[in-house]
Amino acid sequence: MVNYNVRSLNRTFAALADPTRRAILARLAEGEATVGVLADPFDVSLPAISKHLRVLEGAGLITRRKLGRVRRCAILPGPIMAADAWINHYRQFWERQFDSLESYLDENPSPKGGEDDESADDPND
Amino acid sequence: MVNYNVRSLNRTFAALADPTRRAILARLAEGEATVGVLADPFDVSLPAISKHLRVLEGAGLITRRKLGRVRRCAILPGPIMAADAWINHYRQFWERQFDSLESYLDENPSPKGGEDDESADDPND
DNA sequence: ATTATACTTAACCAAATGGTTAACTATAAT
DNA sequence: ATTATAGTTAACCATTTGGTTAAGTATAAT
Repeated sequence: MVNYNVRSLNRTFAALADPTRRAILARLAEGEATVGVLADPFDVSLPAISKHLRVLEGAGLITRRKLGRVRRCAILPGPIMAADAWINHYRQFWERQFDSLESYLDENPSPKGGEDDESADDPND
Repeated sequence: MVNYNVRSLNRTFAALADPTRRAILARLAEGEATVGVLADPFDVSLPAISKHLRVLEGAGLITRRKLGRVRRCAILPGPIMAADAWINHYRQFWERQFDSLESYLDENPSPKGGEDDESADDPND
């Protein structure tokens, strides 16, 4: 599990847990934008957006700079890359798991049909 | 941004935002474990761990099955892989950014030293 | 100088979160 | 049958979160 900055990951994942904030990041991936532009698609007040931006900024996911009376926001790479690195550990874990299942199945070919475990990975919600 | 299940991502990122829960996942990546074993490293009450496990289970990150008087917990792939897929979008975005910066720098070799922008990516915290 | 624009800050609220202790349930051991 | 083990559920608490409206600040336009 190497080194990971715990508090930074806390803030990053917490910031990503809100769909409005994820949508703001998605918008910013298409280019810098002012607060007003970012707020426009959402049906919440400007102060609410301002708070979301503060959370994103607190996690280091974005920066805000004042230009005249406008605030221009831009997405930043650091925290998302750190979150990616953390998750990547588990993706590799699961890839190894799937690989060993596969090689097991290769070496132990199914004798008949109808094994047992019918827990069909319920994709609820 | 394709299709992503919003509510599932909400729950997954929220679950991953807590360091105790991330540590529990890390432990479970080393193999299944009972609630007691999972709780042992932490300095919080058993009910607190029970709640964390409920959150992880609610996000689909783990399962609990009762075996005798013991509950055996196991990590599950789905939600982490979904979170990885979401984040991967941004990793690719940043890779493209870095690539275009690199090719820009290749095509516009630095005329002298000392450009201007000295915003050395403050790695606070 | 006045007014409009683009926000932020303050004060408040309800709901969710992470923790606690105490009480309960189900299984295993004696 | 009694007691210990493994955990959950219930009730409570303080803090945080995501939202609101109202008021404030700084810049731009008239």
